[in-house]
Amino acid sequence: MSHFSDHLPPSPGHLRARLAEAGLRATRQRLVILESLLHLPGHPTAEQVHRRVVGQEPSLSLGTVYKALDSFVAAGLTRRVASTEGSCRRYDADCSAHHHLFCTDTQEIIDFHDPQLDTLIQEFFAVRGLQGFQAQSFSLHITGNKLAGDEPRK
Amino acid sequence: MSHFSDHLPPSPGHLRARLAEAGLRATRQRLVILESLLHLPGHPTAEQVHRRVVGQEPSLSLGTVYKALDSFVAAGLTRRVASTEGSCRRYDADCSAHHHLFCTDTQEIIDFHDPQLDTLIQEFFAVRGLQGFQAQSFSLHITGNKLAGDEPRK
DNA sequence: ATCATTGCAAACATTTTGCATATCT
DNA sequence: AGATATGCAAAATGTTTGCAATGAT
Repeated sequence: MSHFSDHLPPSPGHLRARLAEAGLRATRQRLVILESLLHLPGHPTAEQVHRRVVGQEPSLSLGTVYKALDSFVAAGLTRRVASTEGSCRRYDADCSAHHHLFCTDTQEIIDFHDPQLDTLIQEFFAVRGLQGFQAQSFSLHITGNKLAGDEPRK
Repeated sequence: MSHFSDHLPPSPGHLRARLAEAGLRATRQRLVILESLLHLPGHPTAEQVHRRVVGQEPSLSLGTVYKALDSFVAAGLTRRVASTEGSCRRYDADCSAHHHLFCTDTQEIIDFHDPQLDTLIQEFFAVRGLQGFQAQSFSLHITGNKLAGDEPRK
């Protein structure tokens, strides 16, 4: 068993339900956008989502992708990923607690799940506390590089 | 004693030395830019650096700020800060190991130093290891909000 | 003297906006 | 029907580029 995240299996018509739960209207466009977000590897930009999505909905505009992603983030369906590039936004459909590996060679950002690490950090701050700050969530950014031959599974 | 970083005291002519150590030419512009970066609170954007810098060097162009900051980052004098905004880059003159507090209310990114936490994380990975990844540095991103009245010192 | 850096302006890239039209509930 | 989302095109924002002139070593 790996700590690295596997891609979610193809979601069927459950997409509608996920949108409804989040209080969002299930438009044709949002369904396709959400589906793409779940299937795209890594942490796609709006552009990348758009490129995938026009295959199914050729008239779907980039502007709509931006608006849809914004509404997903506002509704908590999707997260924005912190990156050091800063010249484009990246999105992550995985809203569960997880950490990130930044590869300095390939610029990849790899998701990394580790409940044991989560617990360690939470316990540390439960004891220590942060003066003047109420912590909600933690995400560890690990910078380094992938080792040849022994790849972390995507 | 606080774990939150204080601003560095005004650097004298040591700026030249810092540039020289980094292998960078000490131009008038770079001296002013580096000085501004050290004095500006938080994690300024190129724009913000430029606004401060034109006070002392009115002809200093925004393009030059970008180029200077890039060269600082390449030389290890400065870091880019990971942020979730993604529509502009933020820089940090503090290259020592530290963590970040993200305030969801004010959007501030507050530096947070804690050697004990550094050790905890390092020990955790020394034992656990990351398959296929060679970690170089760790930075914990803590999302939450500042508590009224009891501010973390800037 | 040599080579890197600057300033400027134009190009590029990314994100946002406004509004008429279409679509969801 | 009523409210919200879409598509399009224009504008706003942020970053990069090319090149002649300047300045550092």
